[in-house]
Amino acid sequence: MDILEGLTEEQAEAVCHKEGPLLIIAGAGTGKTSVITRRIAWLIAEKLARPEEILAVTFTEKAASEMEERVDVLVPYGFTNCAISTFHAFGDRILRDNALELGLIPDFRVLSKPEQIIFLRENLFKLPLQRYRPLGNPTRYLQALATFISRCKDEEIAPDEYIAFVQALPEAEDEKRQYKEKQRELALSFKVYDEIMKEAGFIDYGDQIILVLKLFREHPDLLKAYQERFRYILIDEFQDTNFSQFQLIKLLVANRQNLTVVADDDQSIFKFRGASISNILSFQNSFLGHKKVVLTKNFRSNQAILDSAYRLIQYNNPDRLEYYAGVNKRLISSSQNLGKPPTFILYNGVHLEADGVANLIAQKIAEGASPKDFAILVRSNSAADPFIRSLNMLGIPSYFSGSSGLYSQEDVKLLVSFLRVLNDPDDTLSLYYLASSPIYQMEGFDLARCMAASSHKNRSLWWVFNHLEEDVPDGATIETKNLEKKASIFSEELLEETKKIAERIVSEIRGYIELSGSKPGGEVLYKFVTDSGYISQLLSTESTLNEKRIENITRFFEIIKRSEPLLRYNRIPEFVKHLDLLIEAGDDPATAGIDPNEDLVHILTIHKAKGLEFKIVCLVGLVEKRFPSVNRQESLEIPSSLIKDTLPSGDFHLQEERRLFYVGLTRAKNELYLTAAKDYGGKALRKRSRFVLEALDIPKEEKIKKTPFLSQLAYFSERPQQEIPEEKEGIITLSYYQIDDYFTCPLKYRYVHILKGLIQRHHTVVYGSALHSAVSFYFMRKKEAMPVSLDEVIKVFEGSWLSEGFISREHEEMRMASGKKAICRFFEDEEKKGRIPTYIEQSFKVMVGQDIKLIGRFDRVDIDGDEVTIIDFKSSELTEKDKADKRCQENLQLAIYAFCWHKMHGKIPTLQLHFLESGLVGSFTPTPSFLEKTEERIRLAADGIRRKDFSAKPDYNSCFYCAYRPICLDSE
DNA sequence: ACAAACTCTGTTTTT
DNA sequence: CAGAGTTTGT
Repeated sequence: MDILEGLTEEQAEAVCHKEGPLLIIAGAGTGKTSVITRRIAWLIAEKLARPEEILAVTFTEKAASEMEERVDVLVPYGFTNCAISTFHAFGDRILRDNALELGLIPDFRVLSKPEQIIFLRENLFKLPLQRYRPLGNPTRYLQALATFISRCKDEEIAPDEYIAFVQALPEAEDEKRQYKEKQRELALSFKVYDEIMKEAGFIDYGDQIILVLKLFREHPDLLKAYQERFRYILIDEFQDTNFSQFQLIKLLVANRQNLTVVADDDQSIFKFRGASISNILSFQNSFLGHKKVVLTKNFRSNQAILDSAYRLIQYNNPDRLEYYAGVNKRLISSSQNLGKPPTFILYNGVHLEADGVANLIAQKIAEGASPKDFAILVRSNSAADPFIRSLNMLGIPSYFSGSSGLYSQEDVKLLVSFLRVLNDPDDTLSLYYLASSPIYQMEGFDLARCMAASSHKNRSLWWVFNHLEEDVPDGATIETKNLEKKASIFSEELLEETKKIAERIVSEIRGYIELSGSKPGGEVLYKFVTDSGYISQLLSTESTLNEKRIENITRFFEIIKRSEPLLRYNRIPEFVKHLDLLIEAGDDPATAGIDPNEDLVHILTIHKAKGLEFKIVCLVGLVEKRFPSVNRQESLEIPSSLIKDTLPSGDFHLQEERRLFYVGLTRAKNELYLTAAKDYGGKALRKRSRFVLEALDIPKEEKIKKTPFLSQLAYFSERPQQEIPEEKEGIITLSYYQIDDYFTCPLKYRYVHILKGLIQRHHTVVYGSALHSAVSFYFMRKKEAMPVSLDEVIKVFEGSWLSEGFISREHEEMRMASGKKAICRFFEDEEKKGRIPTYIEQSFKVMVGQDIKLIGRFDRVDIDGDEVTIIDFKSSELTEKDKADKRCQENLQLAIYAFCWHKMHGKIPTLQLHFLESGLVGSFTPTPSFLEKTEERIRLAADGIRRKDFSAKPDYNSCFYCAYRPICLDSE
């Protein structure tokens, strides 16, 4: 029988298993897909089941369609109608067929994760949140919340179950009480989320599984029908199933127990999305008397590679199936010779590593290999960059499969710019992009002059395009006169061509705006790309590159199409807003993929490489802290007592990293190179990964000593020292804010100065300054010994309130209310204390050396005999006392104030931060050396500003909170 | 030898 | 900002 042709004994045994549960333990490269597909074909051929009675589930659509293709060639008519699908697609099918039973509308919409986050954001104030919706940054936990909900669904924890868990928590004090409060908040919000999702006709990915479970549990008759229908069920990559998915399968196979699962516990690398290794364990217990087949003949790698991999993975004992189920999983290569053992190469720096790998590949290509034989595997997407560059330098074609980047493709950026311009023609950046694009091709020099004119005139580029020639009719200002003499805007006449293009842009944009009033965004955009000849131009020259560009454009149109049903009015402004939210929620779809036959070096993450194989594999960046990476906890964790899985023992993170390394090693067929570098640009030198030592059986060596020489060298080679311009004479005047901005990022300092007023005020600023004025009003009155009432203080607070930057009306109202509460508390406290401040809002000027003038204002100073206390008021939310002290110590502003006070009066003051929300006070008394350090920092900032050194200092955190992030080219 | 203080760094991905 | 890891100080 040709179904069994070429199979090993074990494989054939697995394929020809008849009734009852079957566990196939299939190591890497042992032909598991082949086994599963042939088993399907065999079941059909043997007439044990009709095709439609077989259900095969996988995780990804890609795996499902591959499996289907492979089954198709094995069955008589060249296609089957067995159900081969992903878990989610299977669940979705059942839900649509039985929507009414569950009280769902039949055409419910499945929200993707970014859409889910947008939904949460829109309904943020309907959720009973508190701690997880800090008013200073209400959306802070959205992402975490979405992950949390999805994880609950992976573990089949229902909202009511969660609530019951919370209620059973003991009433306690302090920390434990807070814990209970937090858990209550999460549990209730989870419930409300489910309710409003249902109301809106939405479900999420988790629902596609757990709602089916619910359906089956509540309607045994329905379950029975499905049990009857699917006589044989097969699961691929069983180690990747989560708890809920396995529950679903268990329900379906209950009677006949004709379940086949294919698993390799050593390749379980998706714990973070809920994959539960304990499912394999639980399989043994739920299906007693199951048959077990272990596939160990490896058709991919040479024995030397397999031995290394095996040596490595055994460090995960005893938490391995081989260990506790007593099977032998040692892989034996089908090829006879041992082959080339893996090679480890250590370089001095990242660039040397990347060049080294690229050279190696170049050399092998020169010897006859082709690019597609190679793969460079990385632990994280961000590690790929130097390798892409190095290959590029040598002219070796390569492809990096990061699963993202659609929005940063030139073509997509152009379309987005177009939409933005229609939404707001005064959006200068977008209009600039559009004008310089291949569609309008405005000449670069002229366009630069138009931009300059726009910034000189403080008008948008749109305005400039509209006023290149014509007179401004009314209001004959000086500006208008200048316009009449064109030469005063443009020192030299613009090209005729430029004027024509500007005219064309203006009239076309006007036309499209007109159109967009009555047509959905997608249609307008479609008209734009077709009418402008953009698409036809791409089509006219045939190249794979152009094809990819068109595919990217198509993908963008798909996003539009997908979004349309979620929009109320489906017009451009709404879509642009939705798009911004999507991007903010982390939506970053993949760009057009590649045809696997293309002759390119593949660069990809190990996660992505799972299931693939390459002749020559380079595993790069193998140093501690990168691989294994450092563990990061989920920000909202599900209490372990709610999790029904058995949790593994041992250092689970390390084990998972090791499995990942194992997957990486076993991708190689003939040759395997492991590389690392000592210097990755950070301050410290790196140790090579412990996994390298484990895999290659190298004993742990002595500590790598720090050789500062090496890192200095790298520093100079990468960042050539800037020429320092001559220092300017004269005195520089600085305020605390300037120094602070300069320290967070010199470029930010510059933006603040150039673009003042352009950025919308952040709501925390509105809040902070309103509170501030109320507080200083109160103290002013006190100082003047005038009576003051709570009402008056609150009036001041309301009076200085601005409605700017809030997420929603509810948000603003809640913030206002919390502010009033803070003021009441403040008022009561101060009335009780009755202290009269010595100074309020006292400004000062201090010279630092000969050339720096520091200016500022103390919020409040109390002088009591010899004791001086400088106080600053903060509106940030803070609940712990020690944190308050720490904040106070780290606060640059107060440090500068202390320095200034010392300069002026020769005394060192005590510093205090008063947190108005909680009433907490943090305090700190600086030491003389602390003040010296502060002086140094002031000088440093002043020097930089003087030198006009505004080089960006991109940083994970400061960029995240920076208001200029959307426009900053250097942002992280 | 141990604790406190300081320094460094920043993930993976599917439905 | 948080957590781990490293260095410094007692």
